[in-house]
Amino acid sequence: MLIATFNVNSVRQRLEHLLRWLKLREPDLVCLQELKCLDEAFPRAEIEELGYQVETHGQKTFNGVALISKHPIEIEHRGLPGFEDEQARYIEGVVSIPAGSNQPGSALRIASIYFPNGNPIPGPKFDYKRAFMAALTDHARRLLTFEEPLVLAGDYNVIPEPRDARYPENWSGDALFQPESRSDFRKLCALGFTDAVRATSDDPGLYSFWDYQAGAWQRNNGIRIDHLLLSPLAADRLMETGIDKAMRAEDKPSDHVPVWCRLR
DNA sequence: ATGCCTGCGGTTCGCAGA
Repeated sequence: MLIATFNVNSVRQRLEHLLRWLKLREPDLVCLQELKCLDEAFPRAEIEELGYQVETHGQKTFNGVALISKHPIEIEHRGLPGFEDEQARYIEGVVSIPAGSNQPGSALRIASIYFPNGNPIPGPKFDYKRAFMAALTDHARRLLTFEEPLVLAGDYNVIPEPRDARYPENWSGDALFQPESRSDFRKLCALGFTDAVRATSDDPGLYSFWDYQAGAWQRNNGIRIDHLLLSPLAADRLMETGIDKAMRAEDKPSDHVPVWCRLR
């Protein structure tokens, strides 16, 4: 069961990259962010042709999230419950995993989340970032009571630790690396979530985003801000993780690359 | 010190991103 998160930075601009990657990686479940289009403009047919069910929560110009699944998925929320928001940043569903040769059928809950950037600081955008994270944490606390495999995946717009940036000092004044942002992320994790990538590697240099500007990719000036948080029952099944950084070297890439985990 | 780049809307520049 391969589960990935990928901020595409416009699904229409990135459709060919996405289709190529889906064929290569063959993920079971993909969380997309920054669709930058309405639901009716989403390139649904091309993805369905590869055998995926497509569920979107789009918005004109900005934001937008989607879940695409090889297995039947039922959407439970479009928009973060308990958080009035005009911006499309949250979609949650339950995936039915068919019975395998040596295990029974099961269910997995998944959310694709695009957290606010929060710059500049201080200001209303940073307040909004923190309010979103607080509401997400409240919702996650409720979800954990269901005691089911749960994956909260997406672009968190948080650099958890200095080792998650090539040049952490460059981010000292940025909303992505503020003590409050990092503390909010730790509090979410402390509910009982496992950061899948960090559960499988202590390596520095694990990045998921490189800015388009100033040759950030060429200089490996990256940060790790796309995360897969696993509930205890999901973490119990964690086998391996990966970051498909080769996608950043393609022509006209997203500034993010896919991050994935494999659950047994 | 600032902008560098990219996408979008809607016109050729402003906003947002991170």
